[in-house]
Amino acid sequence: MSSTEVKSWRKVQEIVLRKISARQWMPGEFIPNEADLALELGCARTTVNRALRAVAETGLLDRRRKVGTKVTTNPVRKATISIPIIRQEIEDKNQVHSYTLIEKGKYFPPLDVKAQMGLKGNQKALRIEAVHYANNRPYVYEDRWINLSTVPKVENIDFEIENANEWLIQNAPLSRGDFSFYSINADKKISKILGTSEGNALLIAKRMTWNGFDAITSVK
Amino acid sequence: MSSTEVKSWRKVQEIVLRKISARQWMPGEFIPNEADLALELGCARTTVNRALRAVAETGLLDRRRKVGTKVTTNPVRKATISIPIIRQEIEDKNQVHSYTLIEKGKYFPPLDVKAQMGLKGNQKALRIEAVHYANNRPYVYEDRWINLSTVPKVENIDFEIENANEWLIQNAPLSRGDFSFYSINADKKISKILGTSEGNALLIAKRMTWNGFDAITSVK
DNA sequence: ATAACCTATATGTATGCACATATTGTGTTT
DNA sequence: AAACACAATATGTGCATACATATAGGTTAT
Repeated sequence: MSSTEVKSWRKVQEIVLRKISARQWMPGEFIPNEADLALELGCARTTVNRALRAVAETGLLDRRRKVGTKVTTNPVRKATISIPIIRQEIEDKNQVHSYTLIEKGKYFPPLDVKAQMGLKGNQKALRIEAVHYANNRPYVYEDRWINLSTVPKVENIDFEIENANEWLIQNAPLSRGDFSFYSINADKKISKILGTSEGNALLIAKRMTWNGFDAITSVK
Repeated sequence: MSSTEVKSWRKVQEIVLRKISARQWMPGEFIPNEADLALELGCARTTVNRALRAVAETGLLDRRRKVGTKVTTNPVRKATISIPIIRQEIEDKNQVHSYTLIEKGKYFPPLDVKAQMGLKGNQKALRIEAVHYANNRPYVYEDRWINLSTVPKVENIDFEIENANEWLIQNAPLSRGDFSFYSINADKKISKILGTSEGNALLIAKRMTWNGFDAITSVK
């Protein structure tokens, strides 16, 4: 039918997205298989595969071998958020970053943290408390737990000088076992978006997973 | 060198990740090009390409044509979060969901929302205010703005019956122009994680982008 | 009936090849 | 010296083909 020309997989992806949003393919419904689609669009199955995989990654399609590909009924909206290095975040605003270590030691973490890390009852974790300053004003309070078994080298680092946030990102980007809480002051923009008055404390819980995060930002 | 056997791109990805985390490839450093890597690992360039693309997606590698592939200096940690349908979320807890519309009408949205949607000064947007109940207890207060130009059909929907959150997810999964605020009561688990007392109001700002979201969750 | 086995099918992956595209660097022209 | 043209290079993409793998559904043996 559609005698098309340019067949980059992005084009195919676009077509697929259009069909979904136009409800030509209804939620819950199976879409034609790769081979048929390839035939219909006049391209290789590989190309269709690439496109469908990409769409499936966004959560709009559900693919299973032998079964087929169907439009997700309850598209779970996925978002990728990025968590910057704090120093960088501050310096990006042309402010001076400084850092003070408050506390560093091995303790039994609270239950939720322990569960997150998969620690047993008798295992301690490294706790780091510190404050980041922007232009000498407190900007972020950092309350961090680090799993010693996955990042053993961390014990010997002098966190008076180096900052844990940064060190971990640079030295253990793939490890699991870093769990931290941040409390910062809401800046003008955020407090406006959140509808609260400026200067209120902001609390961020950061939960590390394999090579990613979940993040919850909260205002008290 | 490495005379390996199974060469699924996942295997290659694993090798790459190991080299990065072992700092065999330092941050900022260029890694060998695809062709060389393929030779070294004894697989096709296509396979290496697949693996490198996957790693680059996580933000650990930076790739540019003709230039090459290098290890990111400041790995921006990315996280994908998913925003469930509220009704589903409630029913997953075996509670009864109900929904009440408080207000629906066309208004000029506040500046930040307007900016988000790319609306001009004289354009109105559809505003919906509603409350979701779990077992007849208020669970979520929803304050939503919908861009009429991108989701025109939305004007005719009877939101007394249908719930906006759900309708949008099912009917306009790809459109941009949905911006909403939620305020809910923190449940036991969340309030514990956040270190606040249970029952405090939770405010969630949800910002829609092209086919995804950013989400900020906040406790007042 | 129940369990064990088999087969057909749709997606997943690997490979070699060719060409597209972006970008750096070099060389040539003015 | 500045502007412009071109070649070299690393990644991006498309395709045909072959085989791998998961799994629904049917078949056979107990």
